[in-house]
Amino acid sequence: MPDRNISKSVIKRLPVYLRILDQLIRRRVDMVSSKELSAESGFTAEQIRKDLAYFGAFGTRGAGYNTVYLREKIIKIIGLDKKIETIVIGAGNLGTALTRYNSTKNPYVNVIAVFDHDSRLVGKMIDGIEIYPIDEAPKYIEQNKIRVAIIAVPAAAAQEVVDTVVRHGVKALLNFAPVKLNVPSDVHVHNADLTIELQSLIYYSSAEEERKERLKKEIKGGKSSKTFTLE
Amino acid sequence: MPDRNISKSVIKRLPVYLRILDQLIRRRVDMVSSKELSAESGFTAEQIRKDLAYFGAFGTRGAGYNTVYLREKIIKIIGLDKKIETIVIGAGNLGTALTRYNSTKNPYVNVIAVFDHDSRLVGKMIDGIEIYPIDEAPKYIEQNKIRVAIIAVPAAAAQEVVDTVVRHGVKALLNFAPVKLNVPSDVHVHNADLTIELQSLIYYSSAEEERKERLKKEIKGGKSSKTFTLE
DNA sequence: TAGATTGTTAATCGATTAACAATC
DNA sequence: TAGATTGTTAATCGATTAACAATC
Repeated sequence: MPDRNISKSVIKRLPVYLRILDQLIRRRVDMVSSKELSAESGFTAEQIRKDLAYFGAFGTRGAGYNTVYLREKIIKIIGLDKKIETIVIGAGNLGTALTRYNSTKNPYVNVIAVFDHDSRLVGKMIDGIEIYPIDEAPKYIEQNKIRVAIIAVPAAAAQEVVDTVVRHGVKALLNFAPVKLNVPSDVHVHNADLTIELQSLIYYSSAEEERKERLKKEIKGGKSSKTFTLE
Repeated sequence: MPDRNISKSVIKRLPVYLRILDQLIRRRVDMVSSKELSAESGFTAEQIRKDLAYFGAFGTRGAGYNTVYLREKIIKIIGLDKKIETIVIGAGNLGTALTRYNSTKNPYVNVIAVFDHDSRLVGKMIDGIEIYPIDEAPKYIEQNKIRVAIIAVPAAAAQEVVDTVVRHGVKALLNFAPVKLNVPSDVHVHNADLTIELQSLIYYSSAEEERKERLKKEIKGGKSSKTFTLE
Protein backbone atom coordinates (compact mmCIF):
# COMPACT_ATOMS: atom_id res chain seq x y z
CA MET A 1 0.00 0.00 0.00
CA PRO A 2 2.04 2.99 -1.21
CA ASP A 3 1.22 5.97 0.88
CA ARG A 4 3.08 9.23 1.44
CA ASN A 5 1.28 12.19 2.92
CA ILE A 6 -2.23 11.79 1.69
CA SER A 7 -4.28 14.78 2.73
CA LYS A 8 -7.11 14.70 5.21
CA SER A 9 -9.61 15.74 2.52
CA VAL A 10 -8.78 12.68 0.45
CA ILE A 11 -9.16 10.36 3.44
CA LYS A 12 -12.52 11.88 4.31
CA ARG A 13 -13.84 11.10 0.86
CA LEU A 14 -12.90 7.43 0.94
CA PRO A 15 -15.79 6.37 3.23
CA VAL A 16 -18.17 8.15 0.86
CA TYR A 17 -16.92 6.07 -2.04
CA LEU A 18 -17.18 2.99 0.14
CA ARG A 19 -20.81 3.68 0.98
CA ILE A 20 -21.71 4.21 -2.65
CA LEU A 21 -19.93 1.01 -3.66
CA ASP A 22 -21.83 -0.91 -0.97
CA GLN A 23 -25.07 0.39 -2.45
CA LEU A 24 -24.06 -0.45 -6.00
CA ILE A 25 -23.00 -3.95 -5.01
CA ARG A 26 -26.31 -4.47 -3.24
CA ARG A 27 -27.98 -3.50 -6.52
CA ARG A 28 -25.70 -6.00 -8.31
CA VAL A 29 -23.94 -3.31 -10.31
CA ASP A 30 -20.60 -4.65 -11.55
CA MET A 31 -18.79 -1.68 -12.96
CA VAL A 32 -18.91 2.01 -12.15
CA SER A 33 -17.24 4.97 -13.84
CA SER A 34 -15.74 7.94 -12.08
CA LYS A 35 -18.50 9.94 -13.72
CA GLU A 36 -21.17 7.83 -12.06
CA LEU A 37 -19.37 7.96 -8.72
CA SER A 38 -19.33 11.71 -9.18
CA ALA A 39 -23.09 11.82 -9.66
CA GLU A 40 -23.66 9.82 -6.49
CA SER A 41 -21.10 11.57 -4.31
CA GLY A 42 -21.15 15.15 -5.51
CA PHE A 43 -17.37 15.17 -5.96
CA THR A 44 -15.97 15.67 -9.45
CA ALA A 45 -14.95 12.69 -11.54
CA GLU A 46 -11.41 14.08 -11.83
CA GLN A 47 -11.11 14.35 -8.10
CA ILE A 48 -12.35 10.81 -7.58
CA ARG A 49 -9.87 9.41 -10.10
CA LYS A 50 -7.09 11.38 -8.48
CA ASP A 51 -8.06 10.28 -4.98
CA LEU A 52 -8.01 6.63 -5.98
CA ALA A 53 -4.80 7.00 -7.97
CA TYR A 54 -2.94 7.98 -4.80
CA PHE A 55 -3.27 4.39 -3.71
CA GLY A 56 -2.95 2.49 -6.96
CA ALA A 57 -4.50 1.87 -10.38
CA PHE A 58 -7.76 0.18 -9.54
CA GLY A 59 -9.75 0.88 -12.70
CA THR A 60 -9.85 -0.35 -16.27
CA ARG A 61 -9.47 2.25 -19.01
CA GLY A 62 -12.52 2.40 -21.15
CA ALA A 63 -14.60 0.45 -18.66
CA GLY A 64 -14.44 2.02 -15.20
CA TYR A 65 -13.99 0.40 -11.81
CA ASN A 66 -15.13 -3.03 -10.73
CA THR A 67 -17.33 -2.31 -7.74
CA VAL A 68 -16.39 -5.37 -5.67
CA TYR A 69 -12.69 -4.99 -6.34
CA LEU A 70 -12.65 -1.26 -5.61
CA ARG A 71 -14.64 -1.77 -2.44
CA GLU A 72 -12.09 -4.28 -1.20
CA LYS A 73 -9.25 -1.94 -1.99
CA ILE A 74 -10.83 1.00 -0.18
CA ILE A 75 -11.59 -1.13 2.85
CA LYS A 76 -7.91 -2.11 2.98
CA ILE A 77 -6.73 1.47 2.53
CA ILE A 78 -8.87 2.82 5.34
CA GLY A 79 -8.04 -0.14 7.53
CA LEU A 80 -11.54 -1.53 7.83
CA ASP A 81 -10.46 -5.04 6.85
CA LYS A 82 -9.70 -5.96 10.44
CA LYS A 83 -12.50 -5.92 13.00
CA ILE A 84 -12.58 -2.38 14.34
CA GLU A 85 -13.80 -1.92 17.87
CA THR A 86 -14.42 1.41 19.53
CA ILE A 87 -15.78 2.79 22.77
CA VAL A 88 -18.04 5.69 23.62
CA ILE A 89 -17.17 7.84 26.61
CA GLY A 90 -20.25 9.49 28.05
CA ALA A 91 -23.67 7.83 28.29
CA GLY A 92 -25.78 10.98 28.18
CA ASN A 93 -28.27 11.74 25.44
CA LEU A 94 -25.67 12.14 22.78
CA GLY A 95 -23.49 9.20 23.82
CA THR A 96 -26.52 6.93 23.96
CA ALA A 97 -27.80 8.05 20.59
CA LEU A 98 -24.39 7.68 18.99
CA THR A 99 -24.04 4.17 20.36
CA ARG A 100 -27.43 3.15 19.03
CA TYR A 101 -26.91 4.91 15.75
CA ASN A 102 -23.60 3.26 15.16
CA SER A 103 -24.86 -0.22 15.82
CA THR A 104 -27.53 0.08 13.12
CA LYS A 105 -25.80 2.32 10.59
CA ASN A 106 -22.11 1.52 10.65
CA PRO A 107 -21.29 -1.93 9.29
CA TYR A 108 -17.54 -1.49 9.68
CA VAL A 109 -17.05 -0.21 13.21
CA ASN A 110 -18.46 -1.71 16.42
CA VAL A 111 -19.02 0.12 19.65
CA ILE A 112 -18.22 -2.53 22.25
CA ALA A 113 -18.47 -0.55 25.47
CA VAL A 114 -19.75 2.71 26.89
CA PHE A 115 -18.24 4.47 29.91
CA ASP A 116 -19.77 6.98 32.26
CA HIS A 117 -18.96 8.80 35.43
CA ASP A 118 -22.49 8.47 36.79
CA SER A 119 -22.79 5.34 38.91
CA ARG A 120 -26.56 5.27 38.33
CA LEU A 121 -25.96 4.51 34.67
CA VAL A 122 -23.30 1.87 35.22
CA GLY A 123 -24.49 -1.64 34.47
CA LYS A 124 -27.30 -0.51 32.22
CA MET A 125 -27.31 -1.58 28.60
CA ILE A 126 -27.63 0.39 25.38
CA ASP A 127 -28.69 -1.91 22.55
CA GLY A 128 -26.91 -4.76 24.26
CA ILE A 129 -23.78 -2.73 24.98
CA GLU A 130 -22.88 -2.35 28.64
CA ILE A 131 -22.15 0.90 30.44
CA TYR A 132 -19.01 0.69 32.62
CA PRO A 133 -17.63 3.08 35.22
CA ILE A 134 -15.19 5.53 33.70
CA ASP A 135 -12.42 4.30 36.02
CA GLU A 136 -12.41 1.00 34.21
CA ALA A 137 -11.68 2.59 30.85
CA PRO A 138 -7.86 2.36 31.11
CA LYS A 139 -7.87 -1.37 31.78
CA TYR A 140 -10.53 -1.95 29.15
CA ILE A 141 -8.66 0.02 26.49
CA GLU A 142 -5.46 -1.90 27.10
CA GLN A 143 -7.06 -5.32 27.26
CA ASN A 144 -9.10 -4.79 24.12
CA LYS A 145 -6.43 -2.78 22.30
CA ILE A 146 -8.88 0.05 21.63
CA ARG A 147 -7.40 2.59 19.25
CA VAL A 148 -10.44 4.77 18.54
CA ALA A 149 -12.76 6.46 21.04
CA ILE A 150 -15.84 8.64 20.75
CA ILE A 151 -15.96 11.49 23.24
CA ALA A 152 -19.46 12.50 24.31
CA VAL A 153 -18.84 14.00 27.74
CA PRO A 154 -19.44 17.61 28.83
CA ALA A 155 -16.84 20.15 27.71
CA ALA A 156 -15.44 20.54 31.20
CA ALA A 157 -14.65 16.84 31.51
CA ALA A 158 -13.36 16.23 28.01
CA GLN A 159 -9.68 17.09 28.31
CA GLU A 160 -9.17 14.94 31.36
CA VAL A 161 -10.97 11.99 29.81
CA VAL A 162 -8.94 12.37 26.64
CA ASP A 163 -5.64 12.53 28.52
CA THR A 164 -6.56 9.27 30.19
CA VAL A 165 -7.64 7.33 27.12
CA VAL A 166 -4.67 8.58 25.12
CA ARG A 167 -2.31 7.51 27.88
CA HIS A 168 -3.68 3.99 27.55
CA GLY A 169 -3.36 3.65 23.81
CA VAL A 170 -6.14 5.51 21.99
CA LYS A 171 -4.80 7.03 18.76
CA ALA A 172 -7.85 8.63 17.20
CA LEU A 173 -10.77 10.51 18.70
CA LEU A 174 -14.14 11.60 17.45
CA ASN A 175 -14.87 14.56 19.68
CA PHE A 176 -18.38 15.84 20.29
CA ALA A 177 -17.42 18.05 23.23
CA PRO A 178 -17.26 21.76 22.42
CA VAL A 179 -13.61 22.28 23.36
CA LYS A 180 -10.26 22.24 21.67
CA LEU A 181 -8.53 19.09 22.79
CA ASN A 182 -4.79 19.06 23.31
CA VAL A 183 -3.26 15.78 22.27
CA PRO A 184 0.20 14.47 21.34
CA SER A 185 1.07 14.90 17.68
CA ASP A 186 0.59 11.22 16.87
CA VAL A 187 -3.04 11.28 18.02
CA HIS A 188 -5.75 12.44 15.64
CA VAL A 189 -8.86 14.34 16.63
CA HIS A 190 -11.90 14.88 14.45
CA ASN A 191 -14.17 17.49 15.89
CA ALA A 192 -17.88 16.99 15.42
CA ASP A 193 -19.17 20.00 17.25
CA LEU A 194 -22.86 20.14 16.49
CA THR A 195 -23.33 23.60 17.95
CA ILE A 196 -20.68 25.03 15.69
CA GLU A 197 -22.04 23.26 12.63
CA LEU A 198 -25.47 24.63 13.29
CA GLN A 199 -24.31 28.16 14.05
CA SER A 200 -22.22 28.43 10.93
CA LEU A 201 -25.24 27.36 8.91
CA ILE A 202 -27.13 30.40 10.12
CA TYR A 203 -24.78 32.56 8.10
CA TYR A 204 -26.10 30.94 4.95
CA SER A 205 -29.75 31.09 5.88
CA SER A 206 -30.40 34.79 5.71
CA ALA A 207 -32.14 36.44 2.81
CA GLU A 208 -29.37 38.86 1.88
CA GLU A 209 -26.91 36.02 1.74
CA GLU A 210 -29.02 34.19 -0.75
CA ARG A 211 -28.86 37.05 -3.15
CA LYS A 212 -25.13 37.35 -2.87
CA GLU A 213 -24.60 33.64 -3.27
CA ARG A 214 -26.78 33.51 -6.32
CA LEU A 215 -25.00 36.47 -7.79
CA LYS A 216 -21.60 34.92 -7.19
CA LYS A 217 -22.62 31.66 -8.83
CA GLU A 218 -24.20 33.34 -11.82
CA ILE A 219 -21.12 35.39 -12.49
CA LYS A 220 -18.92 32.35 -12.13
CA GLY A 221 -20.58 30.55 -15.02
CA GLY A 222 -24.25 30.17 -14.36
CA LYS A 223 -24.54 26.56 -13.36
CA SER A 224 -28.29 26.36 -13.14
CA SER A 225 -29.36 24.55 -10.01
CA LYS A 226 -28.69 21.17 -11.49
CA THR A 227 -29.28 17.98 -9.64
CA PHE A 228 -26.89 15.06 -9.71
CA THR A 229 -28.33 11.68 -10.49
CA LEU A 230 -27.03 8.45 -11.94
CA GLU A 231 -27.42 8.60 -15.70
CA MET B 1 -21.38 44.60 6.81
CA PRO B 2 -18.99 44.39 3.86
CA ASP B 3 -18.99 40.90 2.53
CA ARG B 4 -17.88 39.51 -0.83
CA ASN B 5 -17.26 35.82 -1.15
CA ILE B 6 -16.03 34.77 2.23
CA SER B 7 -14.99 31.15 2.15
CA LYS B 8 -16.73 28.37 3.99
CA SER B 9 -13.64 27.71 6.09
CA VAL B 10 -13.72 31.25 7.45
CA ILE B 11 -17.40 31.01 8.32
CA LYS B 12 -16.88 27.71 10.12
CA ARG B 13 -14.28 29.29 12.36
CA LEU B 14 -16.48 32.19 13.46
CA PRO B 15 -18.59 30.14 15.90
CA VAL B 16 -15.37 28.86 17.47
CA TYR B 17 -14.26 32.42 18.13
CA LEU B 18 -17.71 33.18 19.48
CA ARG B 19 -17.60 30.32 21.94
CA ILE B 20 -14.19 31.36 23.21
CA LEU B 21 -15.32 34.96 23.60
CA ASP B 22 -18.35 33.80 25.58
CA GLN B 23 -16.03 31.95 27.92
CA LEU B 24 -13.67 34.89 28.29
CA ILE B 25 -16.53 37.27 29.00
CA ARG B 26 -17.87 34.88 31.64
CA ARG B 27 -14.42 35.04 33.22
CA ARG B 28 -14.59 38.85 33.02
CA VAL B 29 -11.68 39.08 30.61
CA ASP B 30 -11.80 42.42 28.79
CA MET B 31 -9.25 42.20 26.05
CA VAL B 32 -7.87 39.27 24.09
CA SER B 33 -5.05 39.12 21.57
CA SER B 34 -5.07 37.04 18.40
CA LYS B 35 -2.27 35.06 20.01
CA GLU B 36 -4.48 34.15 22.96
CA LEU B 37 -7.39 33.31 20.67
CA SER B 38 -4.96 31.11 18.81
CA ALA B 39 -4.04 29.24 21.97
CA GLU B 40 -7.70 28.60 22.77
CA SER B 41 -8.85 27.71 19.27
CA GLY B 42 -5.89 25.95 17.73
CA PHE B 43 -5.98 28.22 14.69
CA THR B 44 -3.00 30.47 14.02
CA ALA B 45 -3.01 34.08 15.17
CA GLU B 46 -2.47 35.26 11.58
CA GLN B 47 -5.45 33.29 10.39
CA ILE B 48 -7.65 34.69 13.13
CA ARG B 49 -6.64 38.26 12.34
CA LYS B 50 -7.23 37.65 8.67
CA ASP B 51 -10.63 36.01 9.28
CA LEU B 52 -11.80 38.97 11.34
CA ALA B 53 -10.35 41.51 8.92
CA TYR B 54 -12.66 40.24 6.18
CA PHE B 55 -15.50 41.88 8.06
CA GLY B 56 -13.87 44.99 9.48
CA ALA B 57 -11.18 46.31 11.82
CA PHE B 58 -12.40 45.21 15.23
CA GLY B 59 -9.17 45.31 17.19
CA THR B 60 -6.89 47.90 18.70
CA ARG B 61 -3.25 47.83 17.64
CA GLY B 62 -0.99 47.17 20.55
CA ALA B 63 -3.88 46.01 22.75
CA GLY B 64 -5.90 43.29 21.03
CA TYR B 65 -9.64 42.83 20.76
CA ASN B 66 -12.28 43.91 23.25
CA THR B 67 -14.10 40.68 24.05
CA VAL B 68 -17.58 42.14 24.40
CA TYR B 69 -17.28 44.24 21.26
CA LEU B 70 -15.84 41.45 19.16
CA ARG B 71 -18.50 39.05 20.39
CA GLU B 72 -21.21 41.45 19.29
CA LYS B 73 -19.63 41.87 15.89
CA ILE B 74 -19.32 38.13 15.30
CA ILE B 75 -22.91 37.57 16.37
CA LYS B 76 -23.99 40.13 13.79
CA ILE B 77 -21.80 38.66 11.08
CA ILE B 78 -23.13 35.15 11.54
CA GLY B 79 -26.66 36.42 11.90
CA LEU B 80 -27.24 35.28 15.45
CA ASP B 81 -28.48 38.69 16.56
CA LYS B 82 -32.05 37.85 15.65
CA LYS B 83 -33.79 34.99 17.41
CA ILE B 84 -32.97 31.92 15.33
CA GLU B 85 -35.49 29.11 15.33
CA THR B 86 -34.99 25.74 13.75
CA ILE B 87 -36.74 22.41 13.46
CA VAL B 88 -35.59 18.82 13.67
CA ILE B 89 -37.01 16.33 11.19
CA GLY B 90 -36.92 12.80 12.59
CA ALA B 91 -37.61 11.93 16.22
CA GLY B 92 -35.54 8.76 16.37
CA ASN B 93 -32.54 8.31 18.64
CA LEU B 94 -30.45 10.83 16.85
CA GLY B 95 -33.17 13.43 16.34
CA THR B 96 -34.17 13.20 19.98
CA ALA B 97 -30.58 13.49 21.20
CA LEU B 98 -29.89 16.42 18.91
CA THR B 99 -32.99 18.22 20.14
CA ARG B 100 -32.02 17.74 23.77
CA TYR B 101 -28.40 18.54 23.14
CA ASN B 102 -29.22 21.74 21.38
CA SER B 103 -31.52 23.02 24.09
CA THR B 104 -28.78 22.77 26.72
CA LYS B 105 -25.68 23.54 24.68
CA ASN B 106 -26.62 26.04 22.01
CA PRO B 107 -27.47 29.48 23.41
CA TYR B 108 -28.01 31.02 20.00
CA VAL B 109 -30.31 28.63 18.17
CA ASN B 110 -33.62 27.18 19.39
CA VAL B 111 -35.22 24.01 18.21
CA ILE B 112 -38.91 24.85 18.35
CA ALA B 113 -40.48 21.74 16.82
CA VAL B 114 -39.72 18.17 15.90
CA PHE B 115 -41.43 16.27 13.09
CA ASP B 116 -41.83 12.57 12.56
CA HIS B 117 -43.56 10.17 10.26
CA ASP B 118 -44.42 7.75 13.06
CA SER B 119 -47.86 8.54 14.47
CA ARG B 120 -46.97 6.85 17.78
CA LEU B 121 -44.40 9.57 18.43
CA VAL B 122 -46.65 12.46 17.47
CA GLY B 123 -47.80 14.52 20.43
CA LYS B 124 -44.95 13.41 22.68
CA MET B 125 -42.54 15.98 24.00
CA ILE B 126 -38.75 16.17 23.96
CA ASP B 127 -37.54 18.56 26.63
CA GLY B 128 -40.74 20.55 26.26
CA ILE B 129 -40.62 20.54 22.46
CA GLU B 130 -43.54 18.88 20.72
CA ILE B 131 -43.34 16.21 18.05
CA TYR B 132 -45.65 16.94 15.09
CA PRO B 133 -46.67 14.78 12.15
CA ILE B 134 -44.37 15.29 9.19
CA ASP B 135 -47.30 16.41 7.02
CA GLU B 136 -47.61 19.52 9.11
CA ALA B 137 -44.05 20.61 8.41
CA PRO B 138 -44.86 22.70 5.30
CA LYS B 139 -47.45 24.82 7.09
CA TYR B 140 -45.26 25.11 10.18
CA ILE B 141 -42.21 26.21 8.19
CA GLU B 142 -44.15 28.90 6.39
CA GLN B 143 -45.97 30.21 9.45
CA ASN B 144 -42.82 30.37 11.55
CA LYS B 145 -40.53 31.42 8.70
CA ILE B 146 -38.13 28.57 9.40
CA ARG B 147 -34.95 28.92 7.39
CA VAL B 148 -32.81 26.19 8.94
CA ALA B 149 -33.66 22.53 9.45
CA ILE B 150 -31.86 19.57 10.95
CA ILE B 151 -32.36 16.33 9.03
CA ALA B 152 -32.27 13.20 11.17
CA VAL B 153 -34.38 10.79 9.15
CA PRO B 154 -33.23 7.52 7.54
CA ALA B 155 -31.23 7.83 4.33
CA ALA B 156 -34.09 6.52 2.21
CA ALA B 157 -36.46 9.24 3.39
CA ALA B 158 -34.04 12.16 3.39
CA GLN B 159 -34.25 13.45 -0.16
CA GLU B 160 -38.04 13.58 -0.14
CA VAL B 161 -38.15 15.34 3.21
CA VAL B 162 -35.55 17.83 2.02
CA ASP B 163 -37.42 18.55 -1.20
CA THR B 164 -40.48 19.34 0.87
CA VAL B 165 -38.86 21.62 3.43
CA VAL B 166 -36.88 23.44 0.76
CA ARG B 167 -40.04 24.01 -1.24
CA HIS B 168 -41.52 25.76 1.77
CA GLY B 169 -38.64 28.08 2.50
CA VAL B 170 -35.78 26.29 4.24
CA LYS B 171 -32.45 27.68 3.06
CA ALA B 172 -29.90 25.75 5.11
CA LEU B 173 -29.76 22.15 6.23
CA LEU B 174 -27.72 20.23 8.74
CA ASN B 175 -27.88 16.74 7.32
CA PHE B 176 -27.25 13.65 9.45
CA ALA B 177 -28.60 11.21 6.88
CA PRO B 178 -25.92 9.28 5.02
CA VAL B 179 -26.86 10.43 1.51
CA LYS B 180 -25.89 13.14 -0.89
CA LEU B 181 -28.76 15.60 -0.93
CA ASN B 182 -29.64 17.40 -4.12
CA VAL B 183 -30.75 20.95 -3.49
CA PRO B 184 -31.10 24.17 -5.48
CA SER B 185 -27.93 26.26 -5.60
CA ASP B 186 -29.24 28.84 -3.14
CA VAL B 187 -29.71 26.23 -0.42
CA HIS B 188 -26.78 25.20 1.75
CA VAL B 189 -26.18 21.73 3.13
CA HIS B 190 -23.71 20.83 5.85
CA ASN B 191 -23.20 17.14 6.07
CA ALA B 192 -22.65 15.69 9.50
CA ASP B 193 -22.37 12.06 8.63
CA LEU B 194 -21.21 10.34 11.78
CA THR B 195 -20.47 7.05 10.08
CA ILE B 196 -18.14 8.70 7.63
CA GLU B 197 -16.41 10.69 10.33
CA LEU B 198 -15.79 7.58 12.33
CA GLN B 199 -14.63 5.51 9.38
CA SER B 200 -12.15 8.08 8.18
CA LEU B 201 -10.69 8.18 11.67
CA ILE B 202 -9.80 4.51 11.42
CA TYR B 203 -7.24 5.40 8.80
CA TYR B 204 -5.36 7.38 11.41
CA SER B 205 -5.59 4.82 14.17
CA SER B 206 -3.33 2.11 12.83
CA ALA B 207 0.19 1.57 14.08
CA GLU B 208 1.94 2.03 10.73
CA GLU B 209 0.23 5.30 10.19
CA GLU B 210 1.50 6.64 13.46
CA ARG B 211 5.06 6.09 12.39
CA LYS B 212 4.58 7.81 9.08
CA GLU B 213 2.77 10.74 10.63
CA ARG B 214 5.45 11.23 13.22
CA LEU B 215 8.12 11.02 10.55
CA LYS B 216 6.38 13.60 8.41
CA LYS B 217 6.03 16.03 11.29
CA GLU B 218 9.61 15.60 12.46
CA ILE B 219 10.97 16.31 9.01
CA LYS B 220 8.74 19.34 8.70
CA GLY B 221 10.36 21.05 11.67
CA GLY B 222 10.02 18.94 14.77
CA LYS B 223 7.25 20.71 16.63
CA SER B 224 7.32 18.67 19.83
CA SER B 225 3.85 17.63 20.86
CA LYS B 226 3.11 20.98 22.38
CA THR B 227 -0.10 21.86 24.08
CA PHE B 228 -1.90 25.13 23.59
CA THR B 229 -2.95 27.00 26.67
CA LEU B 230 -3.68 30.58 27.53
CA GLU B 231 -0.49 32.25 28.64
C1' DT C 1 -10.68 0.14 -35.23
C1' DA C 2 -13.62 3.60 -32.72
C1' DG C 3 -15.34 4.88 -28.38
C1' DA C 4 -14.84 5.25 -23.65
C1' DT C 5 -12.62 6.09 -19.53
C1' DT C 6 -8.65 5.75 -16.71
C1' DG C 7 -4.22 7.55 -14.71
C1' DT C 8 -1.18 11.35 -14.62
C1' DT C 9 0.96 15.62 -15.59
C1' DA C 10 0.41 20.59 -15.97
C1' DA C 11 -2.30 24.81 -14.97
C1' DT C 12 -5.21 27.15 -11.95
C1' DC C 13 -7.23 28.43 -8.09
C1' DG C 14 -7.76 29.35 -3.26
C1' DA C 15 -6.34 29.23 1.34
C1' DT C 16 -2.69 29.62 4.70
C1' DT C 17 1.55 31.60 6.32
C1' DA C 18 5.00 35.08 6.58
C1' DA C 19 6.32 39.66 6.86
C1' DC C 20 5.89 44.18 8.12
C1' DA C 21 4.14 48.86 8.13
C1' DA C 22 0.64 51.20 10.80
C1' DT C 23 -0.58 52.61 15.16
C1' DC C 24 -2.29 52.13 19.83
C1' DT D 1 9.31 56.86 23.32
C1' DA D 2 9.42 51.69 23.46
C1' DG D 3 6.72 47.68 23.25
C1' DA D 4 2.94 45.31 21.60
C1' DT D 5 -0.28 43.82 18.41
C1' DT D 6 -3.31 44.74 14.65
C1' DG D 7 -4.53 44.98 9.64
C1' DT D 8 -2.88 44.09 5.15
C1' DT D 9 0.01 42.90 1.40
C1' DA D 10 3.09 39.53 -0.63
C1' DA D 11 4.91 34.75 -0.81
C1' DT D 12 4.05 30.07 -0.23
C1' DC D 13 1.78 26.12 -0.07
C1' DG D 14 -1.65 22.75 -1.16
C1' DA D 15 -5.69 21.20 -3.25
C1' DT D 16 -8.73 21.20 -7.20
C1' DT D 17 -9.49 21.40 -12.09
C1' DA D 18 -8.23 20.86 -16.79
C1' DA D 19 -6.14 18.43 -20.32
C1' DC D 20 -4.68 14.54 -22.57
C1' DA D 21 -1.91 10.51 -23.55
C1' DA D 22 -2.41 5.68 -22.44
C1' DT D 23 -5.05 1.81 -23.12
C1' DC D 24 -8.98 -1.25 -22.48
